[in-house]
Parts: sequence; C-alpha cells; structure tokens
Amino acid sequence: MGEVTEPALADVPVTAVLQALADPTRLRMVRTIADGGERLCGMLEEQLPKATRSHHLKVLREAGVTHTRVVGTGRYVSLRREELDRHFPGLLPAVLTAAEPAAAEKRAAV
Amino acid sequence: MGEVTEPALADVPVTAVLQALADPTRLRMVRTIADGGERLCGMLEEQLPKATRSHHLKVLREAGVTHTRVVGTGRYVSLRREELDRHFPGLLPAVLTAAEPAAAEKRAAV
DNA sequence: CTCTTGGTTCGACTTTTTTGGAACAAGCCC
DNA sequence: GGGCTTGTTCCAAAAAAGTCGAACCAAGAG
Repeated sequence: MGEVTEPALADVPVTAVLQALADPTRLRMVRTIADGGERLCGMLEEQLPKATRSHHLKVLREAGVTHTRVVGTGRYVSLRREELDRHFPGLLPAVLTAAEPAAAEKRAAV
Repeated sequence: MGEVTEPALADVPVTAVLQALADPTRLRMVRTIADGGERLCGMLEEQLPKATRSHHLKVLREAGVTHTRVVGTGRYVSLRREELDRHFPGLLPAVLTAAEPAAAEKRAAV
C-alpha cells in the first residue's frame, strides 16, 4: 500500500519539469537532495509547515523529478537523475549548476 | 524611444528563466525562434490574439531569454543564446533538445 | 489499545498567471 | 491628413498556483 506512484518520464512534458523546477522553494529542495543523494522528507525546508512541504514534494514527484521510497512512516526522497538525463539530456545538471544573482539590493536607479 | 529594455542576465534568477520556458506556448515560440535565428513578432503563434502574444513575448524578454530589435513598427525577436549559455550553461540547449511525449492518448489502462 | 511521530489530504483563501477585448501609439504610404 | 499595419498598454475576468490550518492515516513504542 505504501507505494508511491511516479510518472514514466516518457509521459512528462518538458514544460512540466521546468514548471516544477521554476519555484525557488522547490529548486532549493532539489539542490539539497542533489548533494546528499537521498533525504528524509521532513529534513527539507523545515521552516515551512508540513502541508506546504508535502505539496511541493508532490509537484516534484508528479513532474518526474523525484523518487520516493517509503520506509515505515517516513519518505525518503531522491532525484531520478539517470532517467531524467536520459529523457532530458543535460537539463538537470544545467539547472543545478546555475548560479543565483547575488542577492541584488533594490538597485535604486543606478 | 523605440528601444526595448532587457535585463542583464546576472540579475535574472534561474527560476525566472525556467518559469518563462515552462509554458507550452512560450516554449513553442522559443523553438520557432531557435531555428530561424530571428522572427518578426507577428509571425509567431499567429492563432492567438495579439495581446496574448505580446504578453508572452514580454515574459520571455523580461526573463532575459529573448532580444528584441525594433524596425519600423515591427519587432524582430531573437534568442540571447551566447549570454544565456554563459550564465546558465547548457540550459537552453537542453530545453530545446527535449523531446515531447508523443501526444499520448488518454492512455486508458494499457 | 493509546500515544506519538512523519506525512498526506481536505478545504479555504491569497496571489500569480493567463487570456483577450478595446483603446492607443508609431511608422508607412498615398 | 487619412487609412492601414504592427504591436503595446489597460483593464477585467478566469484559471492556476501557492500557502497553510486542521483533520486524518499508518507505523512504531509502550
């Protein structure tokens, strides 16, 4: 029962993946998972209420970005790297590599 | 006057780029522009009303994805390939390369 | 069985996006 | 100047996303 359903990447449109990664919170989660290989759900973005966290993880899962392993009452989340890279070559690496714009101040009319 | 403003890619967060590309219509536009180098605004997604088209092009422009050259009353849109690849290595190519899920029918329980 | 823990689901609400009509602006041609 | 073509802006309505309390469920501990 505890099995979690994930889509076959062949059925996932790129836009869905992009969409999933286009949210700061989710991207942060993905990055955290990226270096660590697997993470217990509750260890991600602990600041936010669990309903919100659960929601974001669901979006990632349904976009085929993550895999969820159920262990007891816990969920271990990991990236579907190989598969992802087979279907969308270079996409995940490119996103993970991307640098953030060093917290630009309100940049008042230079 | 006629000059169109575009953001410096250093100020654009990846999520903004992903967001811009995460829309089917916009991605289609980007793909069209990709093979052709430059396109007159009105030659893109002609089915939709111009207000909508204009809106999508604005989103792409503000996400730093496209460059707009004004010629008379027309706007020629092109991709900011080099810049984009300098800031987000491999991202655009990966997105342009991505295959679409061959119009899956309602895939009734195979 | 009860309590706790880790997470999901429901429902409501807020914020963003998307969409597109209508009015407007600018360039071009006569 | 008019009239036509391109495209933007304004505005409002509709749809989609994000947020999160509260109720709920399943597994493990005692």
